[in-house]
Amino acid sequence: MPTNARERLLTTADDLFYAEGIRAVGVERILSVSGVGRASFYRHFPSKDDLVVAVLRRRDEAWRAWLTERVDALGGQPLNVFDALAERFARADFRGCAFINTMVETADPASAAHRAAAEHKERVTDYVADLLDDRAELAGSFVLLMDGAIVTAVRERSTAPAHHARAVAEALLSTFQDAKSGLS
Amino acid sequence: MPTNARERLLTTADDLFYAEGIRAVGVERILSVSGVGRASFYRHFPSKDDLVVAVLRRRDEAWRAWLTERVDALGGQPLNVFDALAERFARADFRGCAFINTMVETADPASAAHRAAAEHKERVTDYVADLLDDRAELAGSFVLLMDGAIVTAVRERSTAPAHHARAVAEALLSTFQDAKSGLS
DNA sequence: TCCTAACGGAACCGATCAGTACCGTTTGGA
DNA sequence: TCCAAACGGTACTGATCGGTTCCGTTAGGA
Repeated sequence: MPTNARERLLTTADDLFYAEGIRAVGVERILSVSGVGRASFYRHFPSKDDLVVAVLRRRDEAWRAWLTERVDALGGQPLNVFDALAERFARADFRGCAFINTMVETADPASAAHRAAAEHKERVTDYVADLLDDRAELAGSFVLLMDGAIVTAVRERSTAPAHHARAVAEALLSTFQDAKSGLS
Repeated sequence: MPTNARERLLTTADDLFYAEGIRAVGVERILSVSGVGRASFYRHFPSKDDLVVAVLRRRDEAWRAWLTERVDALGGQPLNVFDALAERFARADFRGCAFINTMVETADPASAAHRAAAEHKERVTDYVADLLDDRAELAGSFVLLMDGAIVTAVRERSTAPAHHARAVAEALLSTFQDAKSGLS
């Protein structure tokens, strides 16, 4: 646990929000778990909403750094994003994608939290597009498959959806390959 | 609006839950919108949780009936499920899949609401498997693509993810076709 | 006609929500 | 050594949460 209050609030809130949902976790809970005083909380964040956005931005950075590292370690190929997902699904505390969850929980698309979550997905899409030599359409399909695998993993509680999605992505790649080498 | 209180509660709660989320909608809100008295509410449902489950069961029936009807009307082919989804995405009040949303919002997988939502997905998968001549693995991939398209449509607010997912499903089908007619 | 079941309205319960104000203590740098 | 910034604890606000209770009204069938 970090020594300064702000960092403790962010890590505690991140854990609790991910595990139980944003609405389900009250400020009281965050304070007692983090050990931060009520006044200190509002000294660092004007409101709970501001904390939510700060947590999302932090998690966005951490998550993409993690994905980049894992894909690199697993072979650096586009398909490795699904292997990285499988690792994520295997964690005992896996509860889907915090950003999807935020968009679902925060119904209003204009809210800061919803927008922050949507921006994360755009950045992930950019990264996947990079892996795919800027084939943007293919990157969109990959992210759609990733999100589909995540949502499926939440209800099936297994790593299978990641492998499933990877197989579909392979079929998709081979189709593109065929179209390129085929009738030209 | 139906005349009996129970039906009014179900339709009102369904609308509000879908539009704003289950936690975000209090019992007070449901009562004032539906015009049902507080006592009448608790005469029909022991608790808000019971109402939630009743709404989900009702929506499950309605949704699958709608999907069956639309797929039939659109050609009766497996790929038509994505065309049906596109119709759904085009609705102004589209806010994703109520069952995915419920599982996200209701973190506890053991809760009645979470299980009711998971059961819906199983029933949809059964239906898609029917369309695919009981190729269960393929049906799983289709539902994964459907869920991926839904989640993507929530943040992109367009029908494109449905067409995108359909294209991926086509590639998947043609791969299976190739494998069948190819090396045997 | 009368009885009963379904109903709507309102007062009330304890718990919790986000947020404010004021307090005394700790800590690190000048 | 002293000062100021950062801090944790507590009491409090008004609003809302899900849920209980009672009471008067309405409607439909015997």
